[in-house]
Parts: sequence; structure tokens; C-alpha cells
Amino acid sequence: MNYLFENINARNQGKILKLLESEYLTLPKNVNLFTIISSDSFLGLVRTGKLQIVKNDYSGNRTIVEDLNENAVFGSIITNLNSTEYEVIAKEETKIILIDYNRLYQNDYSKYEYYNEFMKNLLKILTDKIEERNQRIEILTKKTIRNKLLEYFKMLAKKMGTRTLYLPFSFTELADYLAVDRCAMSRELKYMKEEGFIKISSRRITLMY
Amino acid sequence: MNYLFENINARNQGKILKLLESEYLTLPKNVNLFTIISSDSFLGLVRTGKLQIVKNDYSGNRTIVEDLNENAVFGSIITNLNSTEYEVIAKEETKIILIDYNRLYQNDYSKYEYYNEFMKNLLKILTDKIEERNQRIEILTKKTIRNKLLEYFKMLAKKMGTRTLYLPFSFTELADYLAVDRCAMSRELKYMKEEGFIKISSRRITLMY
DNA sequence: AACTTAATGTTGCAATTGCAACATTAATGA
DNA sequence: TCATTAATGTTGCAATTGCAACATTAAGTT
Repeated sequence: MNYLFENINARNQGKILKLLESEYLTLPKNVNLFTIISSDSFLGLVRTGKLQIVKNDYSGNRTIVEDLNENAVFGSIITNLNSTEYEVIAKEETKIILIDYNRLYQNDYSKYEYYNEFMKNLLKILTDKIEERNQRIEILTKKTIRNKLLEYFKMLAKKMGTRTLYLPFSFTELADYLAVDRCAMSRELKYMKEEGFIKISSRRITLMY
Repeated sequence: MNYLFENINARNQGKILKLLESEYLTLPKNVNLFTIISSDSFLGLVRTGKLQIVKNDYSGNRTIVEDLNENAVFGSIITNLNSTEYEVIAKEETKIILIDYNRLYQNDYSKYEYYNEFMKNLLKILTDKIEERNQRIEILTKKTIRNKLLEYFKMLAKKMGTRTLYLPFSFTELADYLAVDRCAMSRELKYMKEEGFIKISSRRITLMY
């Protein structure tokens, strides 16, 4: 995964963080970031731990918008957090850095040679995010649960380079990701097993085609 | 819409374009960019005209991936074009600039004060693209055609600030965008009209709720 | 270990949808 | 203008799906 401070030494990292008025924060497990801060105009970086961006819509549904691990970048620049519907939850104790992103645009830092490197890194990260979204759209565009599953498996298998893949999340979360009813998905997976298309043992799935 | 050369004067624009080994191209109407060039590692900018990125999948389906108007930015940085499945078609005579995007990452241009501005602009554009994708995902995640339509209308109405909105594309394309069967969508729109939810006259839609 | 909560599996049934086939209207171009 | 192509509208029907309700198993907590 691309890292925001790739090719920037510790000293210059420090300078950038100071320049951008960033702050360090430690989120205890299960705590929502917005119970600690109120602004959403930041660019966040996960230093250690895991976060989850969760949306609670008006009808009480809870959806995972994004899973964030070490080095992941988040914030309104990527996902609109500008609404009380969103929570940023620490899945375990998590250390983050928050950068005031208005400052990214306000000033001209071109005199600092390392700042350009930083911008290039950020660019790569955003490109990855777009790719991620495109992939999900590609999947959501399929018309049947089976085709969504197959597209998703294909993508994972390609990423891993094998016909055996490990789901990065639970079946409940997978159903969410594919935007289908969990029970209907469970049924479809059963059919696919019965037809010999796939083998499943817990989160390991083997493609037989 | 954000523009790649916002706040950069013509002279510096020229310098950037030279620095990045960009080239000018004019695409005649209905011509596919990839019949003219073969590389896909460019960052494209539409100067005048209209482009459409179209995907032809293995089963012969043709989908519009993206509509690009004046000042729009495109390329593999945003949509993966690395496959013969994709076409970049000019809907009318279109003038574009192609920038070799490997050069964006390879060199350090921080000594050029305007380059930083350019990177900031690019950042904003990518942020917009992510937002666009997030919006579509939000819509595709709805489980019924009606809810997809309502979410889409809501979004458009919000953008326009009125309860009357103009579809930016045809119903056939809308069905594509929502990833539903056109006929089924047409039926659902009929029901919504009958129930007094909306009024439709050609591409103008009025929300009655 | 005992308890609680979350995840998974299963199924009947009604609602929604895709598909196919066709009619009608609008847009395009020679 | 006339012809051709594209877009839209309509509907029956079968397939797919969401929903609800419940059983079972796994995971997490004290």
C-alpha cells in the first residue's frame, strides 16, 4: 500500500506535520473520533491500529463504509464525513495523525523541497482510492448475487494470484459490501457449493472453475 | 468544476506542459482515442468538446463509464483503461492534451513554484472524482429501483437547489447508471408518476414530496 | 465455565426485477 | 424529405431477491 510519507525522512516528516498544523491522537477501542473532535476538515493518517468508518442511515441501518488499517489515509477528502450519520470507530486502540487539510490548499509550500514529495504520495493514495471505488462499482453493477460474488472473487483471486482466497471480512460484512441481503447471499453461496463452483471453509474460498 | 490549470498563468501552463512532455491532439467525432495512440499511461485533459469512456464487456454489453466535458480530466489515474475493453470516444470533435503521467511521479519539480499549484489542482480534481464515485456507490447500494431513483433524484435536486431537476442523460443511460433493467425502471417511473410522487416531461423531473 | 452477544445457516413466501418481445416516438443522416 | 437508427413505452412471465422468523454455532466477556 502507498504510504503518505514514502521517501520522506523523519526530520522532514516532522517539518511537514508542523507546517500543516497536525495533531496526534490516540483513540481507545470502540471510541468514535467525533466524540473527541468536532471538525471534519482534516486528513487523517492511521499510525497504528484499526479504524472503521460506519454510516448510520435514517432508517437505523448500519453500514461499513471503509476499513482502515495501518498507514491508511482517511477524511472528508476521501469520504464525506460531514454529517452526524458518520462515525469513525477504533476497532482497537488506534493512534492517528490529523492534518488540517484546508492548509494543504491555502499556502504555497513549494519552497520546501520535501513538500512536493508529500503531494505526490498523496496523489498516489487518492488514485488508489478511486481504483478501489471503481472496483466496487464494477461489482455492484452486476445484476445477480451470483455474478456479484463471482466478480468479487475474481478480483480477490487476481490480487492474490491464486484460486484460493481469504475473505478480508465476515460474510455479514461481505453482504453489506455487495449490497445484498445476507440470507439471500448465504443461499446463493450454498447453491454455488452444491454445483461445485466453489469450496468454502470458514473464510477460505477455493474457486473450482 | 475544478480546473487543472486554475491559478496558473498561460506562460506557466506552457512550462508545465513542456516539463511533462504533453502533447496536443484533436479527435474527430466518433473516433476512439486508442485508434490513434496505444499507451494508456497518460493524464488527459479535455480542452474543448466531449468524450465518453465506454466499456464493452466480454458478453457484448456496452456501458458508459464516464462522460467527460470541457476541462474534465481522464486517464488510467482515474479509470483503468488498461484493457481492450475500453474505448475513449469523441462525441463531437474534441481537442485534448495528453500528459505522460509517469513523469508526474518521476521527477522533482519542486523548484518550479507553479508546479505545486498544479499538484494542488490535481488533488482537488481527484477528490471530486472520489466524491462522484462515493455518490454512485451510495445509490447502487439501495436495494430497490425506486430507492435508487429517489436517491439519485435527491442528489440531483440538492446539487441544483430545487425540486425540479434536469436529467443530464437519457433514460437508457440512467438505467445503466443505476445498474437496473431499462424496462423495469420505466415501469417503476410510471408507478411513481401514477402515485403522484413525481412529474416527468421529457428530461425534466419534478419531485412532489 | 457460564453467559451474552454476534455471526452464520435455513426456508417459505411475497415482492421486485430482469428478460423478451413488441409498439411507438424521436433523432439522425444521406 | 425520407429512411434508418436510436430511444422510449408497455406487459406477461419466470427468476431472483428481500424479508421475516427461527435454529445453530462461534466469539467475546466476566
